[in-house]
Amino acid sequence: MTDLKLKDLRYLVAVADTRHFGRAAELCFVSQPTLSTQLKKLEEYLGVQLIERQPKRVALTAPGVEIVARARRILEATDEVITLARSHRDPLAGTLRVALLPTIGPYLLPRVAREIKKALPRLELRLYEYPTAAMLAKLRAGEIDLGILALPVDLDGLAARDLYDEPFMVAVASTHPLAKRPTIRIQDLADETLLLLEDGHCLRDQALAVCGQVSVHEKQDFRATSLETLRQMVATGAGVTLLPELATLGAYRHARGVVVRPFARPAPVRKIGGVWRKTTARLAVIEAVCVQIAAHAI
Amino acid sequence: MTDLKLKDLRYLVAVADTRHFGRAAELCFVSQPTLSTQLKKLEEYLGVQLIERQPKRVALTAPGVEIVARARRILEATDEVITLARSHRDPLAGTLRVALLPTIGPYLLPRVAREIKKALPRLELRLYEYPTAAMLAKLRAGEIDLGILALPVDLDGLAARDLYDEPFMVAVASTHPLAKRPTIRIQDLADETLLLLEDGHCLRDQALAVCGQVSVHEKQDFRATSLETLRQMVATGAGVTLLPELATLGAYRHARGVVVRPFARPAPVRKIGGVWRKTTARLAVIEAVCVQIAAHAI
DNA sequence: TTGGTCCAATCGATTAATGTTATAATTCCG
DNA sequence: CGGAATTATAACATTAATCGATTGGACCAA
Repeated sequence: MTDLKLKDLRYLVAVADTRHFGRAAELCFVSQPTLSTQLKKLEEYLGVQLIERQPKRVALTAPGVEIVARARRILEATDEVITLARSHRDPLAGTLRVALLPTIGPYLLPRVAREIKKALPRLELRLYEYPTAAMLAKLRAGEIDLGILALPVDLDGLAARDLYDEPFMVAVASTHPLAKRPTIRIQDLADETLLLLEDGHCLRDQALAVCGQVSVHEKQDFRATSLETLRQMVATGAGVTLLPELATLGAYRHARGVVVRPFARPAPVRKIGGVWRKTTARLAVIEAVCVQIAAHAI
Repeated sequence: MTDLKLKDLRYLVAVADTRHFGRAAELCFVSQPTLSTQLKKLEEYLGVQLIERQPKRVALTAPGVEIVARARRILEATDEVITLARSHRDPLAGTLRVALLPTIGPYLLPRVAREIKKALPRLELRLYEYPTAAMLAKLRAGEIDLGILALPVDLDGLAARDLYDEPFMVAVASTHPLAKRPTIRIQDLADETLLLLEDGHCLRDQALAVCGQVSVHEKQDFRATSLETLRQMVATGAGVTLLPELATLGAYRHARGVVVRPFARPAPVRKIGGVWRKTTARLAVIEAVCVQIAAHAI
């Protein structure tokens, strides 16, 4: 063998995945002898043993592990070349994998899905929901192409743009004294019991930050898993909470027993933005989707 | 053609570099027809025209430009697989490309070169000197493997470790009143004329930061290009300056007409560290070199 | 120990691809 | 219009990947 071949890297990765030459060969649509000889040539070319061949137990050597990791990255990059080429034939077609925060997805999508479909008819969206940390990990791993979340976050190999500012609203039980007020100031929340989402939801931290100056008490032994359970809890009179504005509009405007009030100006907001890999092959579609979201979210 | 081949990407990159099929073929050690037909197959496979073939003017198309950029990254990654494999045969052998700040290199190297040679006899160091910004760019571009500079810097795809803390020293003319003092406090520098390096040297910013609290005057219309010109200027009585400690030790201890004094404790320091690509194939050697530097710098 | 099973390595033949040289086609320039 | 320069095409040669069949080695159960 005179030099590296992508196909050989594929063979190697398949063996790493299956730990079995026969099944790896199947994955690659070649015969087992082909895969065996090619991998042997690869090892010979690199001058290192990559695979420990104990009968009944195929394992990677230490160099093998590192080289497989790089091989995966190389193969991903070549896939990206292909999608990039395809996207140049029709930049706004194909599949785009978009993840949204759980506190954004159900409320934003009804407002923008139709508009995106209209503006980008040949685009197929594949939608996911993850909290911030998982979303950034999946972005970096190349499992999704675009993340919609609250900025700022620790970019690192990622690029971002602002989409819209989302004001926070106060949700209180309709029997609560604050329900009579047309607008609410942050200091009105002093000594109220605050209901919050469980750890990992960035809305939790944002709400705590907004109320940071005044002495609110977080409801002990309660952490909601979604905005909807949070809303139910407010209705029972267990406390008050902050909701992002989009979660209080449209179909979510009227909830039995809950009253939603805006903050007095300047209302606290969170910055919602889009994040993608700097090296993405889909920059044109990503931009187009961001434009639609920014235009129709609020 | 059934799928992407690394060789084809090499052909494409060669054409991008030379803008000439014949010379590109030469670079790749193949005949011109081979390169032509393979590139045509590549375009067919990708479904996009990559190269505009006007007889006297070979140019890349827009998709071509983007795909060439990715192809370069892929080829670099494959080179790294090869060096990684090689480095597994003897992790501490081969060539390591190391860059140092101009305010570090000439002073650090005499202290550690011999030790590194002793600890890592099969390693060949290739040394460079760049200011911070250029060094980070060359690191990211894969042109060097390790950078020695002042932390913190904006890592992004890079990893770092501290090596040593380098105290700043005050250099004054031997006729200067401060020359009589055994140690100098920062506030002693009030109303002194400060000589500094030109823009782009991080030592310039560090010195300004150290003197930030007191009212020093930077010498107008003068920006030194190296520590040695700076030292000469101090000797002429034009002003005072800050030197990193290593630039005042060993062969640099005695300079005619200049007196070097330490700061009173706590002395201001700069943190010197090593920086490398997270994905480097040479982590073992890099660590070993860093250990030597950390052990023998101060 | 022995026969059976599983699995990777090896062998010889075949096919696919990459490569070469020679030559044609195109454009630019004087 | 002729010549130089440059890429494309054609016909053929060479190289390398792949396949099916088979071998050899380890493990296991009787």
